[in-house]
Amino acid sequence: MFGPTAVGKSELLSRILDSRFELISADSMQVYRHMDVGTAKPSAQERAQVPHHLIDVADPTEQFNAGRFVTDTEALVAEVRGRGRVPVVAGGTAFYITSLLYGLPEAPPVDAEVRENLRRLERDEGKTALYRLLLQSDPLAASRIEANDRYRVMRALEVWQSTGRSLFSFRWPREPRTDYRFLLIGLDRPRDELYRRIEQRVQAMFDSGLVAEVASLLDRGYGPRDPGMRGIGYRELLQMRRGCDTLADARELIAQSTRRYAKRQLTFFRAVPGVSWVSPDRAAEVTERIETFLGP
RNA sequence: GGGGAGAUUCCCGAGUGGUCAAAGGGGGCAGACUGUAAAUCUGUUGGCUCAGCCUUCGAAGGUUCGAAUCCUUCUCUCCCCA
Repeated sequence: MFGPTAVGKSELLSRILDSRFELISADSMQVYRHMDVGTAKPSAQERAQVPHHLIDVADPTEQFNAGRFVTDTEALVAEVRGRGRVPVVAGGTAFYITSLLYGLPEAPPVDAEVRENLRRLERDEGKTALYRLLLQSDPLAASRIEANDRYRVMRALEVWQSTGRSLFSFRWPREPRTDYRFLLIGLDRPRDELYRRIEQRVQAMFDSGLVAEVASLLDRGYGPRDPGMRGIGYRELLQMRRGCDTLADARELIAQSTRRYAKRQLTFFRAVPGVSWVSPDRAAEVTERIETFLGP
């Protein structure tokens, strides 16, 4: 089950899930410990009702990624089934969900040292240096990647340097895997409604102590460069300029980033074929689809 | 009451007679997405019967072949003096 931030996934899930199910969270930020308010983690009550997996499984300094999500989820699916229950993968990280749906590409994960060297090169010789390097070492990748796309240029170079092969020479699954049966549910609601909910959610985060949470993360020694701290809400607060920005400014920025994020989530997931799109308010409809899928 | 500055397309903000449906930024919308994905990037943004036409630059008039740009009056906003 997929839905953009603040559509109402958690509310819906707590209404429709019973003891037959266990939930596997597909959320790239809720994996981090100590980050509860800003990632809108499910409440203790919700977690008591149905077992939740892949929440609080990483330290904010660790880099979680799609590969780890897929392998962890595969293991969890087996476990949950072993208990005679049905795994429900739910979350807003569309990339994780599609990675599970299609299976991981063959291209390997990246060597930390190679990445560090490339980072240094970028720092010393500028952003364009990396693309120039890609252009001469892996023209195939360069032709497929936008020169400005720092993230992808970096990854292509990393793969090239650690394997000697082009990122695009590896097999890349185009069809959903066949060893699982999937029921894909997409949650959406009218844009103005979604944006209003985002506004409310951001306000609610401030009301329930987002600022204090960031402060306590800093106290624990975490900082802006840690992967966990790059999440929306955390990074805006960390970037506030002393004396210039007010909390109201930060709140507006966070709401804005969240809106843009929600838009990207939707764009990504809309491209997935075979999704049943429903309104999060129609719990009965969702339940019916699930029951039909599970059969007698 | 006197003096000065200004009103531009959703917002901020350039533009001071034609090359202006109007730079740039923001926001919005749309898209991409091969192990950092709450990331990274791309396109688009007055309307239409769309290589052309129509309506836009506070309002109404005027000058001109031609105005967002010049003139007049009006409305509103801001600053300074009293």
